[in-house]
Amino acid sequence: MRITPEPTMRRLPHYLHFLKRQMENGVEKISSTIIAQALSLDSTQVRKDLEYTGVKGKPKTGFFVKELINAILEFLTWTTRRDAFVVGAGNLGSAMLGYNRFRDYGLHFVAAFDSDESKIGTKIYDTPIFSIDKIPSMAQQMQITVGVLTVPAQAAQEVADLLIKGGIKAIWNFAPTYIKAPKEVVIENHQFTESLAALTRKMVEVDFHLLKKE
Amino acid sequence: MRITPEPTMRRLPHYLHFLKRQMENGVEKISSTIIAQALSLDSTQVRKDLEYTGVKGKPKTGFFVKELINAILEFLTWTTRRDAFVVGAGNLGSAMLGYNRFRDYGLHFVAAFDSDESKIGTKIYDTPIFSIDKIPSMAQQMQITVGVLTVPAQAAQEVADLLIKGGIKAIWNFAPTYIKAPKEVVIENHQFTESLAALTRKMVEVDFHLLKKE
DNA sequence: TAGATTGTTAATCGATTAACAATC
DNA sequence: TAGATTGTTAATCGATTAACAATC
Repeated sequence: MRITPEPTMRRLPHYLHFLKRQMENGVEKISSTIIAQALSLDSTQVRKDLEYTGVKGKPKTGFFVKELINAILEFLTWTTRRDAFVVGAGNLGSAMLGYNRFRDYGLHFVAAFDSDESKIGTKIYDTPIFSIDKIPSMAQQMQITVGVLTVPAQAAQEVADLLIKGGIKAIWNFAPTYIKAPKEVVIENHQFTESLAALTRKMVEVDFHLLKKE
Repeated sequence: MRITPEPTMRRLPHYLHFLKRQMENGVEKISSTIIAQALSLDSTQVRKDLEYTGVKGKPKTGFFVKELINAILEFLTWTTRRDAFVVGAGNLGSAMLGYNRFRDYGLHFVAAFDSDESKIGTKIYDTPIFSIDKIPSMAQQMQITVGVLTVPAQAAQEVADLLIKGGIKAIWNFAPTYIKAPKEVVIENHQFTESLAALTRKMVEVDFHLLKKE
């Protein structure tokens, strides 16, 4: 397996999104030039990125939108179903549970967990809420591979440990803190501050009239 | 103004987070080596990154944690107060409003907006909810600079236009779609799929025992 | 066929890492 | 002083962009 560059990996979902839109509008064929233009990228870069997915284009014609979408989905392994637990049924957890488009990317939320007694036994968007201490046994039983962490920072490590105990393969961490885990457990820290830093930086740059590429 | 590399900008909030933790634990001085170790980075890279903030270290001693924190906050312009509107008072919007740590980064939510009649006039975590059509006038009046978009994809462009009409400087877009805006308006698209792609990629890599650096 | 677009190699650019003198 | 760490220059690495032959 060839390692895919991180930047390529981050661009692929953007191509996917654009291509889905195009397909909705009845577009059947598309060239790297058009894609590049739409996403403000270089067309060579688009071709290089798409090459990783193994898809083949035709000179003069370009690529078939449908083929491209399937190739990207396949390459991202988003055609594989992954069952997930959402831990923390607060606002952010509810938002995750409510956004059912994650299924389009293979991610299925099968249960949620919270420490709040009053929430246990209820459902959020059809997903049942259980007590935190049920995590290890249920994760094992249900062969859960992904844990989505939407708990406050101070609870994150404790909950992560329960997920790991349950044999989880990856943790998508939305808590604003870092988590310790054995190296075979994938941790993806989703930090809002990273994005905020990018935002404020751009604001300052615009103020200085240094409007670069973006 | 020297342009800060994007990767540096993304790492700065991570340094900040780590340093705050260190300060809480009473650590007063720290070296680039220690920081690098904690975040799995190269110490030269840490020094280069910190150099952008203008902070100075002392050979043998390292940096003062407090000085470093202030330098990063200042550099990210997070010491400047920015008033913001949250548009979309659903789960994600409520999560944003409830996470009051954004104030630590200068971001103050002064009002929220929703199209749901039943929410208008109520408050979420002390922030009052208004009708969407109040956006342009209120934004102008209150000198709002940032709009946080937590609406469904199909409403995003419409709402963005209202914010722009109100003279907003930047939009932090959490809707899973792209937004058209004049080039002087900063758009930061916060796409969850980008992060999910990184997660699934790492999962596949671990399965192939290609555990790289991370 | 002529022209547009792919796939790929080569050149450039920028970021990371290594090396090391200066310094506390 | 000896040793650790900074600040900075140079070397390396990897990603982006340019160039262009192949091809439909």
